Amino acid sequence: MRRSRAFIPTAKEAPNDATLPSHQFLIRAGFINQQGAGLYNFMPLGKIVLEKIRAIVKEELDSAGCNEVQLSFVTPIGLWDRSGRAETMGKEMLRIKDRHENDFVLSPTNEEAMVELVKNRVTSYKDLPLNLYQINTKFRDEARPRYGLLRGREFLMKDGYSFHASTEDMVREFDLMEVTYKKIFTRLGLDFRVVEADSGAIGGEGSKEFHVLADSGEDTIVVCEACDYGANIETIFDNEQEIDSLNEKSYEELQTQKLSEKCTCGGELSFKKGIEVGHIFQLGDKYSSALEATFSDENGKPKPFEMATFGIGVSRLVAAVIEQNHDENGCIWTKETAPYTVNIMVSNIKDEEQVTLGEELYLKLLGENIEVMFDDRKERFGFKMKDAELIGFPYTVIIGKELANGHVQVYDRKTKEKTEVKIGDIFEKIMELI
RNA sequence: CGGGGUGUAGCUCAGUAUGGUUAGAGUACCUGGUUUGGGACCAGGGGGCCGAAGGUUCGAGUCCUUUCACCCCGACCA
Repeated sequence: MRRSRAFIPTAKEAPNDATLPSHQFLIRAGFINQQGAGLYNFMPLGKIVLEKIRAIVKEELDSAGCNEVQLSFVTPIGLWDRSGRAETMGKEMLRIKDRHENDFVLSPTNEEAMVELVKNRVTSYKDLPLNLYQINTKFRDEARPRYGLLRGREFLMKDGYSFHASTEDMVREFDLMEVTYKKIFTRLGLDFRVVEADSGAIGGEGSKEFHVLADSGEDTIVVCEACDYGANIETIFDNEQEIDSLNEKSYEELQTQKLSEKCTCGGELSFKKGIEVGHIFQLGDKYSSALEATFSDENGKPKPFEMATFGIGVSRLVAAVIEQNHDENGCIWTKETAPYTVNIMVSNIKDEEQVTLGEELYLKLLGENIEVMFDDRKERFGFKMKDAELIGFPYTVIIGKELANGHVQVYDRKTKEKTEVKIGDIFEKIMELI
């Protein structure tokens, strides 16, 4: 993409209602803009990142044997009446009427719809297990949306549901999804922890949350410094006052506090703040029983499906990556999430030699299918550098005054280091870096 | 849902206590010139129903009423 043709409205100042780094930078760098409370538009850069994360989630799930589907976003209220959630979910479900005055709901989650989809279509134990998922818009009319993409009302979420003939098989799938989720978050370049969680109101036995470690996280978790053990504080303290007081503490305050107990592995336990980006549940037959979704077992007897459910906050991940990877100048995208891997910057657009080399390199990288931005705007060096740092391209090739000595520079966004590279070696250097 | 706050140019904000020429600044944008390695400089220019509706008044951004939107703290919540 040529920068001169791109729609990337960057700004020096963030709107005053953005408080967190991810929120401020994503708006300032032109990734998203706010449409209303908890509602966001994705502009070209934001859309690219969102699609990249979505693609990684899909790839890993598909290779773990899951089936992607897409359920309707608008669902009839009757579906929710049958499970009782029309009542229990209350105002969080946004209700609408069609022209015939019939009631509908903008789906906040899809247990009911997925059970209905499978019911009477999967009728034998021989067809099990089955794991279905979708990556689709959700709407939850939160009492207080906040922090940009971290807690929106409308958001993109991957929700998966598995169906099994036995609890053992459901637990096997649950464990497989834990492994798969770890692969996904590792590929995204995130520092995360899997923590044991309370299953809460949704019911069922096992429940694990995946937290991206970030100072601004809303959740407080306990992690082992030696092994990969982690737990939500709700599972290790029973005293509610203690839990509340821990949740109120800031990241700095928590750092000074140590746990007296040690991990089973012998390592020190400490507190961290986390952003929940994934959650897996062992559901059991709660929904299949309620909706009378059964299969025939080996003896020909009807049994409700054993189920598990798996969620990933896809749009929340866009913000979580930045919450964990940024500095005072802007975004620092990880390798797999960067909207463009390489940014070619021509320092002085009036210098024909610089422009020619820039064009040449740009076309060559395009030919190699490298995601490359070519900053061909008529702006000064400082302006374009600040812009590149704000957006957060992992690498910027600076074609500028060093050209006289036969060099260009490669600027590494993360380390902030500039490396001199001979013109003849630049292509190989880029291929080596990415 | 309880408490607090804010709506004036694309963005950040003055102006509102005490009503009074044609509503301001910075930034962004357009034109011309100078500049060209860290968000440049000079000159000129465009951009506003002062969130909306109603009221008081000779006169309302400013006072009154209603309403809408957004933000923050809390409760709630994946």
